[in-house]
Amino acid sequence: MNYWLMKSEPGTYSWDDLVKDKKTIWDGVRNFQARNNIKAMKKGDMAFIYHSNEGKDIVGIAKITKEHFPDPSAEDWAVVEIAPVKKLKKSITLADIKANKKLANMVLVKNSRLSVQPVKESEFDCIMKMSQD
DNA sequence: GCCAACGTTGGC
DNA sequence: GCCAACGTTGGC
Repeated sequence: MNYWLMKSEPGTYSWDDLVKDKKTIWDGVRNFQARNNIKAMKKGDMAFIYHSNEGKDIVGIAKITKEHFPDPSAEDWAVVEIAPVKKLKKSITLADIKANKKLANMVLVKNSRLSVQPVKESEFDCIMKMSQD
């Protein structure tokens, strides 16, 4: 089981949109590193949904329901299908993450521009714990 | 709205 | 193959 973090601007596609849609094709990735991560995703993996620009917080967890296949609108790129699992009781902001020493090495902190990034199990667990407050 | 950081492009 | 120029992302 692997963990990921996927970014979206809520004005473009938010957590609420995902809940409303029940599932979605995660498209629009146009970065090689992000594409590699998309391709590494396995069915059943978990992914945080992070709102960039507005909110700057992790709002919920989705799971990968279909492994990568070519983007219908751009063959050279890859997409996965995801479905919402649950909303975090308390969303975790970028400031919360930066304030936690255990999360100092998260890709979100180190390489904030990568739109699809891996999350370590320890980081995932830590954020889950933080969201319980 | 600004700008730093990063990725990509293209000239040499 | 290097690197300057450019475009984009995203935090502030």
